[in-house]
Amino acid sequence: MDVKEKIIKALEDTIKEYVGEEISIKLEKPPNTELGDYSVNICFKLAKLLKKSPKMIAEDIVKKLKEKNIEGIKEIKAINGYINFYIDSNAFAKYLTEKICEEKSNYGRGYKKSVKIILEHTSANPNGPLHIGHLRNAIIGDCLKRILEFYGYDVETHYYVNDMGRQMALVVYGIELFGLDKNKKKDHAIAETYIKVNKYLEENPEDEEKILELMRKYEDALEKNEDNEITKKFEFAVNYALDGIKETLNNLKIKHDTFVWESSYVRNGLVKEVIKKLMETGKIIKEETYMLDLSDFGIEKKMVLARANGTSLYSTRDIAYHLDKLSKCDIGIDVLGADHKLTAEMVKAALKLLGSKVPEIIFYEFISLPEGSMSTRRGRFISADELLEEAIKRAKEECNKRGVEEEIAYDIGLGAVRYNIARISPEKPMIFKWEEALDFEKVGCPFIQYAHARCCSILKEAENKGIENEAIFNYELTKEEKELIKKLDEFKDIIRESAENRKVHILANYLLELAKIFNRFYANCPILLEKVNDDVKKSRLKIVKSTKIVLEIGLGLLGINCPGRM
RNA sequence: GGGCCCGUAGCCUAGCCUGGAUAGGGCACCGGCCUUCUAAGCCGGGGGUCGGGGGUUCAAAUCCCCUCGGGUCCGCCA
Repeated sequence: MDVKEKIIKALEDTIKEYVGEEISIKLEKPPNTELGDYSVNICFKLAKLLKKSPKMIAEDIVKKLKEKNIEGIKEIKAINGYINFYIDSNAFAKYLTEKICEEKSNYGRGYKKSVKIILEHTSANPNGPLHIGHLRNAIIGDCLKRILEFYGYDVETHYYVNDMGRQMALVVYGIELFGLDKNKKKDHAIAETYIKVNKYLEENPEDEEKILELMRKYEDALEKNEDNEITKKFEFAVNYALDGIKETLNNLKIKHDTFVWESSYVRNGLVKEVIKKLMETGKIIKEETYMLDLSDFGIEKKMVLARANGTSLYSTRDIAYHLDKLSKCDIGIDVLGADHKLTAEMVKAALKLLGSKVPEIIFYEFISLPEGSMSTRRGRFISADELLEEAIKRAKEECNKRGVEEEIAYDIGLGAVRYNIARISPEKPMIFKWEEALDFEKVGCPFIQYAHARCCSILKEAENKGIENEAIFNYELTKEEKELIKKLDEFKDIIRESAENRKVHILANYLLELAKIFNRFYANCPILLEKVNDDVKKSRLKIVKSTKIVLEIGLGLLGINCPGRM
């Protein structure tokens, strides 16, 4: 049982004696160290019940608590109606740093949950390269995968490949008309052709018919589970784009376990089966086409299940995909742009009608450009490749300026890109600005990596001097040391909060705070200087070692490497 | 028109779910700190109607209602 649990237990017991009622307690942290390590505001709530001032109640409770002698607690004070607890920092520092250094990369890891999660993310259409909007999806998804795994879930990631949409037919038609620029990175070549064919179609609307025919032929073949000239053309185009996308993902250190093609659900007949089963629910209305009435779920709009010409629609295929996916896992999570909110609700409702589980969905708002929203079709976007390349270039310049080897530029550049997206809470709309995306001189990831590099250099220097780290802590800790210790202790709570709420930015922000506190410690608590007492040296080295471990795990969970030197 | 999301200093952002002690950071700006483990750093300073108005509460950035501004979605696109 850790200190916090002991405090809560003692408080709950005391309050039960005091008011004769069971009241559950939540510990909070006071705004500054003078006010202690933990506090509780329960007296404000008891004031009305007991018809006494919070201040008096706090004093009474503190008196009773002191008699209990809570282990690990050095002092308890009643201040302005709050009850403040002061822990025995020395004992705690010893306990915590030893634990971290022993558990190493497993510090903070959750117990094995035996729960299978399928996490779908990125899933960008194969009609061009990933742009910075897709990047938000991909980074949130990938960080989440890492965090959930660390927390103890069994996670499989999916990339759902939309190979059957109109946009793919356009690409196939475009390739026939214009071919592909073989000198370009594959996904960029596809985009170029896609943009061209869109423009061509605007000028030649009569060709629209050919697009519809392509789609129909593709679906026909799939329904018969045939391979023919048409399916080969689609597969070629999709794979061509996907090759490029995978290369980008690889550069971003993002790996999907499975790529699921939506056409596979037409091939295996599940789409047909879904429609059939939905028919049986009696919620289908036949107008020009089949529509699903979802008013029972509070959705006024009816869901269209197929085109009038009989071809299937994205959302219907999506139901089939989810049905299959959710049958293979305990929890399904999708990362989707906020523009999918309504359709996602519809898919969920349809799944409920079919008696299936529903996915959890993480929505993120768009990243737009200062001049407006992005559009692959109009060629108005900034590609992930471009951004990463620019970031690495910038990182190289910084390295040169500082006389550090250029090899780490990739870690710094990618870190900046990933971190700048991971740190923002997903429901916040973002406007992309180059100067912000590439601003890694001070704030953001390099700041954290720098703190880590400082840890490394101290530890290396200590090794050279033959000084061991050891949790002695037989001296009065400075406030920087106390704060750093407390922050390191928070890590496991942060992991839990991040994982359970599926919120990557919580971890990202924590790491920045940790780095900030470490830098303060670094500036105020000398370690290897002659004048520093040996026990202090060893103890502080233990703190440095612990910090390094936590920073490394944390950044690792965001898919970011920590250079040993910067 | 209706649904959902966002609005916190010149700019970016945390906190909002689960209401409490002077609203945390950062950029930019001003002033200090390298004969001490890496100055991609540290310390100090100015800068805030938490979009606006009501309400609930001992207590509201946080909960409720209204309102303004921006984004996004609203049957055969994905």
